[in-house]
Amino acid sequence: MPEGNEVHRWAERHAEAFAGKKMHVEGPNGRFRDAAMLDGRKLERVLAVGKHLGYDFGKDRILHVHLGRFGDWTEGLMPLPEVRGMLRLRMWRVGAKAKGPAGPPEKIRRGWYASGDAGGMDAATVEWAELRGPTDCSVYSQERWEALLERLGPDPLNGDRVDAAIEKIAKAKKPIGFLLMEQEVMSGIGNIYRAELLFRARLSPFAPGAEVPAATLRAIWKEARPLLEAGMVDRRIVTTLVKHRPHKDENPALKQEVHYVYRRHGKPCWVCGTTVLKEDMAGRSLYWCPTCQAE
DNA sequence: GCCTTATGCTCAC
DNA sequence: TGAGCCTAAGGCT
Repeated sequence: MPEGNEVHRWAERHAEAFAGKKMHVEGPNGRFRDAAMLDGRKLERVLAVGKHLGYDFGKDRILHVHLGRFGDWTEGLMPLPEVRGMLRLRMWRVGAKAKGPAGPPEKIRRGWYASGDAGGMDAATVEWAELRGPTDCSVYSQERWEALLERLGPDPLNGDRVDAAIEKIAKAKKPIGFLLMEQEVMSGIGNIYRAELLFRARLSPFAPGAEVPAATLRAIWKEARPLLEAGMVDRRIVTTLVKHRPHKDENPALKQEVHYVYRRHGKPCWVCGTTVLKEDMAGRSLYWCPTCQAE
């Protein structure tokens, strides 16, 4: 489900919980056959770039995880819960002991934490993590991991420079709404951030890359990092300014006001009142305001 | 229960 | 460009 912000958040949490520790690694449904290569080894560090995670278990043993649209982690304290559904991988600290009875597995929500509601668990105390639904979960060699880095464009969350992305966009005839989703151009941006960054820049998604001024791209880049980080905090992506939320005083948590255009087709733009539109672009739903983002 | 939908990506044609 | 893959939740009936 995630865009880059979620991926980086998992990397930070799992580094805090597991880096420097010996880990048990298991593929309980037989769908991660390389688990034995990692089991009992020390997890050196957790890497994140774009939407990719790398759990470095020592040279040439980097567990590559790509969550895709459906993948997600769950975390908790020992004991391990029963295996539920098509669990792909689980790992836990070697030597971690159960401190109480097993919690009811039915209460463990995917993508969340087994103990404490609403993500209240301190990452440093986490003892196990479960992975389900990933697009990829396989062991990479160092060389393969580096080839991945080579392929990916700059990542706003890694403090990269935007220049390489600007160069590629300047040469492209394809629309900017397409290019922002290309991981080779910029890594970590997904469908929500594509829509919201373009809206905030008042830029038409249909503008060919070559026609977008470099200054506009730099402005988008500058906004991307804080916006991605804001979505990292509480597992909700919030991209609207408070002054643009008409019902903020009645109900500040109103879910529908967290985005300007994403999934708001058929509804009035918060800024100008024009009906937000939706259209397929490169197989994904694109949302935009035809007035604020006129061509 | 069934259908749709979802923050992604790869491969074959 | 379209099919395929991965999983679960929510809105229907």
